[in-house]
Amino acid sequence: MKETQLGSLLRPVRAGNAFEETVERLLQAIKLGVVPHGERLPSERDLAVHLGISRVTLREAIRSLQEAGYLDVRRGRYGGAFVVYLPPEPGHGDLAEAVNQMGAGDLADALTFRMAVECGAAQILATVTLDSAQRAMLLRRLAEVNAAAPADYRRLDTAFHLSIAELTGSPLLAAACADARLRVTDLLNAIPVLGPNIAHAATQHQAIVSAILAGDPDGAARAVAEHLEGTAALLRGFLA
Amino acid sequence: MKETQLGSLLRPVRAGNAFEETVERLLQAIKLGVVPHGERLPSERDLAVHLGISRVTLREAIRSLQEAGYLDVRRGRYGGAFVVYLPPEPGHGDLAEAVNQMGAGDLADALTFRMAVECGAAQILATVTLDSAQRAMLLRRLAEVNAAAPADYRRLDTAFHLSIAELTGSPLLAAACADARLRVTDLLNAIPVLGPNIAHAATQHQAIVSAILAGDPDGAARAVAEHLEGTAALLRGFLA
DNA sequence: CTTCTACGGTATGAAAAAATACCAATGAAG
DNA sequence: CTTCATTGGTATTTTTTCATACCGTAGAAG
Repeated sequence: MKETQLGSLLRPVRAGNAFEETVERLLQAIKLGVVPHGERLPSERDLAVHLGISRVTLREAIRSLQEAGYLDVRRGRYGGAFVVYLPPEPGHGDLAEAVNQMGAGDLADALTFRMAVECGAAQILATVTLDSAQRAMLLRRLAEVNAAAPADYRRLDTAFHLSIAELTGSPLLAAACADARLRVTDLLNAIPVLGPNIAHAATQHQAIVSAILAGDPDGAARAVAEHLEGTAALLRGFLA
Repeated sequence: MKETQLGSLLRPVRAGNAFEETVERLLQAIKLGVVPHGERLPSERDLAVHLGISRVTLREAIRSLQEAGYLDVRRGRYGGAFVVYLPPEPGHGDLAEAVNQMGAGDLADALTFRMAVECGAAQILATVTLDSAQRAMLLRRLAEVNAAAPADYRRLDTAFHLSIAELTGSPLLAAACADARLRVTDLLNAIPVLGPNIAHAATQHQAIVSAILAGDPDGAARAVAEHLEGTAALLRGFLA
């Protein structure tokens, strides 16, 4: 077997230290709106268990996010770590900085990865027969993103995309899609949300859902590919 | 956003301790034949850097694999950790034990995940124009697996599948496919490699390559889906 | 106003992991 | 045979992470 494949298997077992990874994870959960402004994070004890780290390490991460102004930590019963973060005005993030931070090669990698896992997820979801609750969930998420206020658009768009992966019932796949999304969050936040783009995206979202509900794997994968290619092209356009 | 999505983002940042993860990773590299019988692992110093761990931790992992009989460690210049592992006779592994070790739910998760990422990789590879070297690589891997001796079949099959992901140029995607494969290795090693199955697989491998080279994303994804569904069905059959 | 209790805050010791430096062996090259 | 570079082997110290126990606070419930 070639050395190239050795790299895929003998890659790092550890992305970084526990503290830094935890900060990054929590920050992304905040920026993605998984825990919206004003809401509370799970308690330190619960969160430490979910993240698989000690409470001490988690507290260090929370403290740094508090000092950075992302969290308001209150003690006592009914206290906790409350999110203080309003999504940036679309288009006002620093795109160049975000790209420089990750590198052009990493960007291509992230976009390719996202394309693969999201297409795969949609394709799979189209092959299984969904029960009524699952269909309702998918349609609700679609309706929410279509009715979203500009400030909530990214958050609900994220929720829609993640729902597709989660409905497959595969935690591994859901995690992969979440990871893929995280890698392009800063970039997406930095580009404007324009009316025509939203309308276009709405059409594509509808096409994705239709193909999934119709049990058309090829169509679902193609619809997701077209949709993601659109945002990828938008990103590349703003860079050139 | 729903709590279900919270789980995808606030999942563990650490899969386990560094030692155990390293043992697992090295063991899979050996079982997959990435480093074949008689070959040498990279030096401890190099390997520690690649795996992102300290040499101390790596040595503990190597030591346990040595004690388990997978490695022959020799010191001095031109020494190193040499692989001592001959692939098991197909069909003689303990399938029930392998399944019990991971659980039925985990198995379904792993199969779904693999389906998604490999379909996605093939789909993407079919959309890019490959240069002659890349086409040659793909065809060579196809020829190798078709000409494989039974003892080498799994190894070359793995190499073929991983090549598709690697040719996309996305390390993230390659890592995801490698990870997906790792999760079903023990299971695949436990089922027999029968003549009809090999012939069938060869046809499907050919179809995958043809679709990729023809620039047919839908066809490539469909071909991979059919192929993987075959092995998945085989696995389920042996379980029932 | 008192109580109860779920939360964050703090302290301490153990264990895991890392960083660094140095020792020992091997075998090809000269 | 001698040299010497490359490899595994060992020891030491520091940093990170974890486990555990306990303290302080706030706010709803009575």
